[in-house]
Amino acid sequence: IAYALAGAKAKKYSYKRIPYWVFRQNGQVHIVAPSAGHLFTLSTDLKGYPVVDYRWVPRWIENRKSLFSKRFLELMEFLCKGAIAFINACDYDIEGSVIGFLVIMSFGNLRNAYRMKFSSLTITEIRNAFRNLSPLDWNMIEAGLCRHELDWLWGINLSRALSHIVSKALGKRLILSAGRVQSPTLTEAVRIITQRRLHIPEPLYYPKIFLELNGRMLTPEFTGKPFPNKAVLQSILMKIKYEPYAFVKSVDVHIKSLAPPHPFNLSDLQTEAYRLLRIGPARTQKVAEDLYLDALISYPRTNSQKLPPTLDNNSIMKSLSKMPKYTDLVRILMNEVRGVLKPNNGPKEDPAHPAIYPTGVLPKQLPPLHEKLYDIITRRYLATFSLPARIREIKVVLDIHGLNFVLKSVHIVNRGWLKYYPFIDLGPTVPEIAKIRKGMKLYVTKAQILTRYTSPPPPLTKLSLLKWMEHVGIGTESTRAEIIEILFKRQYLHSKGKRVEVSDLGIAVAYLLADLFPHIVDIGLTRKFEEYMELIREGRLKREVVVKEAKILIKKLIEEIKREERRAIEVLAKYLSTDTVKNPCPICGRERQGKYFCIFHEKALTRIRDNFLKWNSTGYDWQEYLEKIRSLKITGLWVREVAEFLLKNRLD
DNA sequence: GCAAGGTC
Ligand SMILES: [Zn+2]
Repeated sequence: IAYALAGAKAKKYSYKRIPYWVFRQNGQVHIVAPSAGHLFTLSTDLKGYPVVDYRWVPRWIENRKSLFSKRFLELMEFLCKGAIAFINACDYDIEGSVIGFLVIMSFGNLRNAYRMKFSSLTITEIRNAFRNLSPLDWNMIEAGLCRHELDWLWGINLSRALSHIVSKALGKRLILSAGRVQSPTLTEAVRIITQRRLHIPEPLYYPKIFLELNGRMLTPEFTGKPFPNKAVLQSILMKIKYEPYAFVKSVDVHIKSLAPPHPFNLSDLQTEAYRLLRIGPARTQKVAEDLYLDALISYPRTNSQKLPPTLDNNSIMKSLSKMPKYTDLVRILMNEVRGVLKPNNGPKEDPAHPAIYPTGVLPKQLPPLHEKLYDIITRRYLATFSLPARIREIKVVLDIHGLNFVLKSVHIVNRGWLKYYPFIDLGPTVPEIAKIRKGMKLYVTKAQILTRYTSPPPPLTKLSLLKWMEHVGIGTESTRAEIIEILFKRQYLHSKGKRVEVSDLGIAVAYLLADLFPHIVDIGLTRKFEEYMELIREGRLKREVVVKEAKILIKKLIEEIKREERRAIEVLAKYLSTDTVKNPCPICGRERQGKYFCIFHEKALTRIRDNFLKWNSTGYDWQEYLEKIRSLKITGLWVREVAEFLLKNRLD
C-alpha cells in the first residue's frame, strides 16, 4: 500500500521487528502499518452457562498460540499515539472492517477515522481508494461485530452445555464443542458413515469378454444394464460359446479439445494435492502458507480462479525461466503463445484476493513436500496460458448376441497445456483399436460372468468433507480445513488409513445436538446469519436487536436443557453406551430401542430382512444369505454385526 | 475450555 501511494519515497522502518512505512504527501506525514488478522477476540471471565456477557480483549492474552500478535498490537499502540487521523485499509469485507475498527477504537480516535475501499491490491485501486477516502463504514463494522457475537454466543454456550451433559453421563470430564460450521459438518460425516454401516450389497452379474486382435488381448467394457439374475446371463453366454463373435456396430472418431486448466484457488489446489500427493487439505494449506510467507507464491487463502489483468506475467515468466527445471517450459510456452499471456480464468471469485500464482521469487532449497507443491502451482500457472490440448478419441461399439460393449482408445493430436501440467489420465492408447472398422467380425476368445456387489456411498475423506462444506457454503477458505481438524481433536472423527471414520462419541454428539439444539446442526443457521449481516450492512437492522434475540433464544434453550438434564442423558444413552443404560443392546451396549437391539442395529436388522427377497430369488436361503453378507467386506459394519449375531443366536 | 474468523 505504501509503495502504491508513494513509490520509492516511502521509507521503511521497523518496530519490534515489524516493518512500517512513512511518507509525506501534501504536507502531511502518513504511516502505513500492518495488522495480522484479528488482534482482538471475544472473551469472558464467567464460568458456567448460559453465559451472555463478553468483551473484546487482545488476542494474545486469551490464547498462547497467538502470542505473535502481541508485537502487532504494540506497534499499533505505538504508532497511534502520535497520529491525529486513522485510516482502515484492511480487506474491504466485514472481518477487515472489524479488525481496523477495534484498533482505532482502542488506540486511535473514532471521530477522525476513515475507510479505504478497494477490491484488489493494485496500484490504481489503492490510489483511488486513498484519494476518495470514505467515512468509517459503520454498517459493515456492525455486521462484523454481530457475526462474531452470534458465533461466540452459540458456540460457547452449546459447547459448555454439551460438555457438561456428556461428562456427567460418562462420569469423566470431557471438553467438547459445537458450532455453526463444525456441527453441520460433523452431522454430514455421521450421515455418510451411517449409510455405509447400514449398506447391504446386492449381487449384480456382468458379462466379461476377451477378444484377441493382432495378438493383443482386449477386454471391452460392458455398457448395458447389469443382470440381477445370473441364469439369464448364463443362457446368453452359452450362445456366445456356440458362436464366439463380436460384430462391430460402429466406429466413432472424434476430436476433443480440452481447455487449459483455470488458475488455482485454494480448494482446487487442495483437491490436486490430494489427488497427486495424497496429502490432506489442512496440510496442503499449511505448506501453501509456508510458501506464501517465503514470498514464493501469492496469497493462498483465496476462492478466486482469476489472475488479475494487471499482473506482470512476463516478468514472472522471466524469473521462472531462471530455474533450470522451468527454462525449457517457459521458452516453449512463450513461443507457443507468441508472447501474449492470457490466462484461462475460471468463474470463481474472491472479494479480496486473486488466484494463486508463483511470484517469480526463486526458491532456495525447499523441503520435499514444499518443492512438490510449488511445482504443481508453477506448472498450473504455466498451463493456464497455454493452448487447448487436442485428442482423438476412438470409440468402437460391439454387439455380441445383443449385448453392447465398447472399446476406447485415446490419441494425442496436440499436447497443448498438457506439456506443462501432465498430471491428467486421458485413458489408454491402444493402436490395435485404431485398426478396427465398422462391419468387422472379431473373435471372442473367452466369455465369463463377473459378480459385482452394489457399493455404499464412497468413503469419507478430509477432502470430501471440505468439498461438502464448500458446496453448501459454510466456513471460509481459511477455516474449512482447520475446522475439520477440530473435529479430529475432539475425537469425533479419526483416520483409518486415508479414510475418515466417526467415533461413537462423534455419532452421539451429532444425534444429541440434533435433539437438543437442532439449529446448530443445520446449515440454515449460516443462511440466517448471512441474511442478518446483509440487513445490517444495508442499515435496515440493528446489531443490538439481533444479538438480544439470540441471547433470549439461547438462554431459553439452555435453561430448558438444564431443567431436563435427566432427559438429555437418556437421549444420549440411545446413541452411546453409558452407565445409565438400563437395557443394553447385546451387540454394542447402547440403550435398546426396538425388540432386540439399539437404534442402529435395529435399523440394520430391518434392512437385512427387507433385502432377503432379492438374495432369495438368486438362490440363497436365509442361512446362506446371512453367511454371505457377513463375509463380504463391502457390507456395512452394523449389518455385518447383526448378521453375525443372528448366525450365533436365535431371535424369538 | 468452549466458536469462527482473520493471519504470523
Ligand atoms: Zn447396538
